[in-house]
Amino acid sequence: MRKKLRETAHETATMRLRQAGLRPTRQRNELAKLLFRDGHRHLTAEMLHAEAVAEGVKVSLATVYNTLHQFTQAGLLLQVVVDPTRSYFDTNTADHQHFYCEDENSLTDIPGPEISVADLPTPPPGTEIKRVDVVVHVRRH
Amino acid sequence: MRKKLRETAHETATMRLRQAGLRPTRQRNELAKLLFRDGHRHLTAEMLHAEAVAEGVKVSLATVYNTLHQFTQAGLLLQVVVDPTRSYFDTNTADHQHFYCEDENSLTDIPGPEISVADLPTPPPGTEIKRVDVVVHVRRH
DNA sequence: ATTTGTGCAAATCGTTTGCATCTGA
DNA sequence: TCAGATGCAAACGATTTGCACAAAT
Repeated sequence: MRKKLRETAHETATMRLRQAGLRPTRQRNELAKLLFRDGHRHLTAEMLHAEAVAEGVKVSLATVYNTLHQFTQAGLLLQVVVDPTRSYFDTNTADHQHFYCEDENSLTDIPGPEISVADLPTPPPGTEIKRVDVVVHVRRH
Repeated sequence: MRKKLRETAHETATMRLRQAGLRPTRQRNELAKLLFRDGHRHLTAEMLHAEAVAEGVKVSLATVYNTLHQFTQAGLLLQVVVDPTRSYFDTNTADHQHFYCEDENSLTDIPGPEISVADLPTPPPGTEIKRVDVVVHVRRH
C-alpha cells in the first residue's frame, strides 16, 4: 500500500541528509523539504526562514544560517555571490549559470545548455582553476 | 617649462572629476590620484582608506565609501562582486573578466582578449542584458 | 551666499558566535 | 548516555546615515 506524500517527502529528505553525512534532525529535515520540494530554487537565509515560519516550522534564523552552510559544505547546495548585501543559495549544484535582476533581486538559472566559455585563460602562476562563475545581469525595460 | 609630476597628477585628477560631473574637492582629488596613479587596481574601501592614511591623506572611512560609490555612479569605477563579505572596486571600467583567489583575497584582471562568451542566452521576458560578469575562481596548489 | 561635501559617531543590516538547553542515535 | 544541534541574545564587521561643520562655486 502507498505511503502518503508527506511521509515520502520526509523520508527522501532524511535519506538525503544521511547520505550527506548529516544527522537528520527535525529542523534540518523540514528545511530540506522546503528547499528540495519542487525544482531548483534560489534563496537567501531570510527567505527560507520566512518560508519556514509561514509553514509553521519552528526554526531560528541562526539555525537556518548554520543549516545552509552545512548543506553547502555537504554539497547539497551552492552558494552564489551576486549581491554584495545578501547570500543566495542554489539547490542546483550542477555546473550552470545565472541571470540576476537587481531591480527585483531575482536570481534564476540560465536555461538550456551552458554558456560556452571557450578558451579558459591560463590561471596565475601557482594556482589552478576551481570554478568559473558567469552571471548575466539583466534589467527590466 | 615642464610642471612637476605631482602637479600634473593633481590636474589630471581634477579634470577627470570635472568631466565626471563631480566637484574636485581635496579628498576626492587625493583618492582619485591614489586610484588612478598606476595601471588598473582592485581595492576595497578599507584598503583605499588604509592607503590614504599611510600616505598622510586626511580622509574618513565614511568619505571613502561615499567617494567610491560616487565614482562608480559617475562611471569612473566598476564595482565587482566576488566576496560575500567585501566589495571590490576596479579602476578598469572596460568590459573584462577576473580571476579571484579566495585563499589570498586577491582579485586580478584576466589578461589578454576577453573570454569569448559565445551565444548569449535570451534574457527572461521583460528584461534585457545589462552586463555579463565572468569570475574565474582559482585556488593555490 | 548657497550649495555640496566631509567627519564623526551612532545606527543599520546581514551574518556569526557563546552558551545553556534539548535531542537523536 | 552524550556528542552533536538548537535557540536566543549578544557580538560582529562591513556599510550607511544624521547632523554639525567646512569648503567649493
